[in-house]
Amino acid sequence: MENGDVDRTLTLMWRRALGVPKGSRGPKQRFSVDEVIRAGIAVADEEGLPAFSMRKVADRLGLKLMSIYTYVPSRDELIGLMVDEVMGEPGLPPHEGGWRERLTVVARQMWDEFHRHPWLLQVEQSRPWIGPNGSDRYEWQLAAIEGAGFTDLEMDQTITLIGDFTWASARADVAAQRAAEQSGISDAEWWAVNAPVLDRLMPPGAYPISGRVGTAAGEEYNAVRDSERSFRFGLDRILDGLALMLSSRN
Amino acid sequence: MENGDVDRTLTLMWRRALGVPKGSRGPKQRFSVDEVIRAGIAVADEEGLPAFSMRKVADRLGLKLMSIYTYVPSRDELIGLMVDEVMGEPGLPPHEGGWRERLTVVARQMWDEFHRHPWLLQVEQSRPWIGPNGSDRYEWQLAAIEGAGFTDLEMDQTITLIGDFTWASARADVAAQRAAEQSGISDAEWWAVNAPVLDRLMPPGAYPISGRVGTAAGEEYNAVRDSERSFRFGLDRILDGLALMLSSRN
DNA sequence: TCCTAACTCCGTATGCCTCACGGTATTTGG
DNA sequence: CCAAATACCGTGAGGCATACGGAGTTAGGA
Repeated sequence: MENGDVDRTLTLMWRRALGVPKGSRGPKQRFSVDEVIRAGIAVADEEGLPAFSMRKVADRLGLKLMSIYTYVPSRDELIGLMVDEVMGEPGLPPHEGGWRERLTVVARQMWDEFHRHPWLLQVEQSRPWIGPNGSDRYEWQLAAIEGAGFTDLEMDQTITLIGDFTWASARADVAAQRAAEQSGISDAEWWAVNAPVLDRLMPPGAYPISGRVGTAAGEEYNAVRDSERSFRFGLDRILDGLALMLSSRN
Repeated sequence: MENGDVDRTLTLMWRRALGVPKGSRGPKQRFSVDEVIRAGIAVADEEGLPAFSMRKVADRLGLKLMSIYTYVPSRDELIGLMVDEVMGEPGLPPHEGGWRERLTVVARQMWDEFHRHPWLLQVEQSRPWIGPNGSDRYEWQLAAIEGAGFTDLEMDQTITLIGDFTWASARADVAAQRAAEQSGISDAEWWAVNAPVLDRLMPPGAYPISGRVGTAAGEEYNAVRDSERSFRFGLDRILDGLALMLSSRN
């Protein structure tokens, strides 16, 4: 990753703020960078990130494979641009109510986004690109708890906490959904295949608590896992914990 | 994924509980499944999961590529076996102290494990394999909070919460480390390259809170991010929230 | 007016990857 | 002692990112 590459990709990220791309010599491009990014998002939405390939993006636009590289330096950079693009989709509604309510909105926005674009959970950025939509969102997230009594450091830690937790919950939920869809096997069918094998393999009586808890969860959820409910449970505990910290301070 | 495949892989998972593999006719295998799994773990430890390939596992053992497939049905199954294998490494120390202390141990065990084997964070299992070490650990994790006053359902939700949060925190930490190592660029150098470009691109004054909070965090951490500290902050909030739930019940 | 630099698009090639298939050598149960 | 079962491996199909160079196109400057 060279210095010039950083420059090139960041310039691409912030292209809206930069206006016209200055007159250049050769033929005009048939598409815009935005169209390439949107095509990429469409491919990733439909097939997930492992199946996301430059060829499929090209096919979708009617270009040949290598032409994509005149729009975007590499696969990783395109994915970075896609990430910042979808972060701009939901908009940033004005904050209302108390910090608790606001943090719930912050978390819910991420939760929804991960479900709208599940491939976001598969992105591995070694060093995150700093794009306009991501920056705007971080500012908005911090504004949600501005003045609530957190120190500056705690504000960052709190947003990190909410974000990390939401990430992990959504990941579990999406993984479960994906498993059911793409294998064409429901949770119940999966257990029907696995249970007899496990009955044979597991030492009897080795898992008393797991058995009891698993049964309780299964009955309550009507499924192996109810991620939506686990998400609310966790979020409520976290908000309680934050409230306790703030109240112990006065 | 056929029925027989499930059987075959689960039989591999629980091979220790199954004893001798019954006499068979052809030539003996030069290695054991355990050796293949350990070779796989070594490759993944050294190079990460994206660079993990069947060829490298074979090379490490002095086998040719296709021979690996006589030990293990596919790449995905091998990774599943590797995951269960590393879950057996740390052992399950007897529980001591109160539930709070115990949950801290549970979280810390996962945190350490993710740092010992960072590729665990890159594993994508559509449907998790149920292996002996994973099952033992889940039982042990539940035992940590048995009798603390949680309902059965809450016990599952609590372990899920701790696990999800730890996963996400470790992921952020490991990603940051990896970025620094593999690019050979420190956080400071990265900012030195990015800052001037961003200064040029970002609308001035657009990010007042981010700027203030970022500066505070940077000074306090002496880095862009101190994940270890964010982890402790989040864990403390979560434990506080759980305590509040339990105490409000009496 | 017209030349040429710069640019787009793309064909080809390299070097990875997983895994199906079939061949050959080896071992052991009958 | 033979035949079935198995290990190991060569080959090849089909996928991937991307480096490189060539052909055609456009606009700025002489």
